[in-house]
Amino acid sequence: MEFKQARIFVAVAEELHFGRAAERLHMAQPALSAQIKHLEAELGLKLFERTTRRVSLTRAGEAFLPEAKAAIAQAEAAVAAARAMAGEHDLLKIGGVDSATAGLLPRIVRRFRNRNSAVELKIFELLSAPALHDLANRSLDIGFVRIRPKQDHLASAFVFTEPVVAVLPSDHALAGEKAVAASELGGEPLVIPSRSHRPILFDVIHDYLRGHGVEPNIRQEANERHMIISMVAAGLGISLVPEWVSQFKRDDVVYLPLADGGPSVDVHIAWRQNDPMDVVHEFVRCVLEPD
Amino acid sequence: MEFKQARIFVAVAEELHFGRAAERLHMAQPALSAQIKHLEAELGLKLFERTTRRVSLTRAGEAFLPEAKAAIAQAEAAVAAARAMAGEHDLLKIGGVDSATAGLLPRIVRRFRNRNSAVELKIFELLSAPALHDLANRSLDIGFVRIRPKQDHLASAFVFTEPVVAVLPSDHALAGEKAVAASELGGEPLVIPSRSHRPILFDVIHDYLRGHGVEPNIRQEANERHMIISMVAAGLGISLVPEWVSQFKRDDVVYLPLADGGPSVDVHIAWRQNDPMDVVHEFVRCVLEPD
DNA sequence: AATCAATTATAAATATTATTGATGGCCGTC
DNA sequence: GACGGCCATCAATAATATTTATAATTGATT
Repeated sequence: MEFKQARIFVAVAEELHFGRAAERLHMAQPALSAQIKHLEAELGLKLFERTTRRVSLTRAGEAFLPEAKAAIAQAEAAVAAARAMAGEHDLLKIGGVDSATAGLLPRIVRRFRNRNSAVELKIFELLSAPALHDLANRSLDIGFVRIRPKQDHLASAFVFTEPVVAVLPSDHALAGEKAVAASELGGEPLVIPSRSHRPILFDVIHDYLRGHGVEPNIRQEANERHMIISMVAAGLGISLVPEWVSQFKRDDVVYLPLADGGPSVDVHIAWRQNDPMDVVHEFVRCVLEPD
Repeated sequence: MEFKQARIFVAVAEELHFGRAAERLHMAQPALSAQIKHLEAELGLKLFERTTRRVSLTRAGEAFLPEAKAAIAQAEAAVAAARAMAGEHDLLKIGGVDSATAGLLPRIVRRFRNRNSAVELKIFELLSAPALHDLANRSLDIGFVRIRPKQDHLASAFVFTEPVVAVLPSDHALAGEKAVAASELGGEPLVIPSRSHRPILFDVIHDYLRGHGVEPNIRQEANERHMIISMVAAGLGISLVPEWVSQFKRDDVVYLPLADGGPSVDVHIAWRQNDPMDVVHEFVRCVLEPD
């Protein structure tokens, strides 16, 4: 018997339903059926009496259930014992762009902690490229990035997209509007990060403005979010930022949506495809599951 | 953690030697190394301190060892509980040609029982073709056959070969010789099984005689071994039989080796390639191991 | 030091096993 | 007796494990 089969058996025994057990284990139902079948074949007996309408434990299955649970518990105790002796505990290193770390993560972290309290999380704020580099290095276990990794040992999945919004000084002529259009920004001096620092955002802003016939007029490059906002507040110019930045409310700036189908930037989660740490995959599921 | 990995870990921990542990588990050493590596990666710690000269447990490994053993024991207890409740016990159905069942098996069975006392063995005497058929049917778990199966879900391995010897009435002119040659058998009346009953032996005898320029002179067909021997004893003719038959000593017949490179017949063991019953594979190993 | 024998690690190829998505067919209910 | 839910089966694919051959390392020995 393999540990995996024991877990599958227990799930089915508790749900008395192959489909729900499969869902609980995040696997497809035929895979689960096959494993139960293998287990029964190895034991040389039936564990479940099943029709398409009813699943019930056989007497052998009933005898097996508590023992199988004990085996699982003992296996987990073994893992815990080794970790305790090594003074190790699960540590998940998470990093990525500010949209994710500042905007999304607090909610996700709360959800994850509820299910998995023994795991320590460390969060780093990183740009996409270094985040992917650190993932490959194993300096990071989970990365939130704007660009999907091309390395084939890194897996990734789309998480969310968010619109880009304009930031203006409160005393700007357009500050009272509900929204602004690219055409209205013509000639406005811009305060944005350098291309080398935020290639995706930089390109997205350029493409958007040029696509609407406006030549970007970059007054000032600034890489730090707060520096950009401060500069806008000081009247050096306006900026275009991902929507989450508008969490930072200040009296002296306003955030306005872009009226004419402004651009969006995406966030993807990336991790090492076959990371042996189970918590990595659990965290990924936690992020991807619908709300 | 998988139980397979736990078993591998325990073997290495007890042997403190990857190569010997691999041998004990009947697997290749790199496979074992890889599994230990995976386990360590999943735990996020080293279980063994190892150089090419010395293997020792880390402190984590020491803590892990008794717990891992307990997990394995608990898993086995679970299996036992299910089997006990189902009133099932391992039953190995073994069948095959008489050379194997009468000649080889007694020794093998003794060896197997020593290691695996809880398994009941049932032994059937069958010809090769029905044995293979029953294997496919699951009416049989292990088959000893003269012809290797072609079905690709049946695995097989060579077990032994034995020479064919001549059986003559004690009062035959050649009965005093140390050995007989094909040429001396020219014209002798033969008592042998029909081709349909023992195709391999039949063909081997024909090929041997014709290969030495002797045309077989079949006096009588008889399928049962004892019938053949009795007929030879009664002076109806001579016969050619696999050597093991000479176990049946009688005053009125003599067994003589064939002088001129007489033919041999082989025995192979066959089983279902991926039989889920562990004891099947253990039995096979028991048969194939040297000695 | 340099060599040697023993032993684990690595690599590439292969074999095995698990998983998935699509679908069939059974069972109980309406 | 048709219907809907649900497990089994199938074929294709993906993932994983295993093997053989070989490299690289270690510690003892010359």
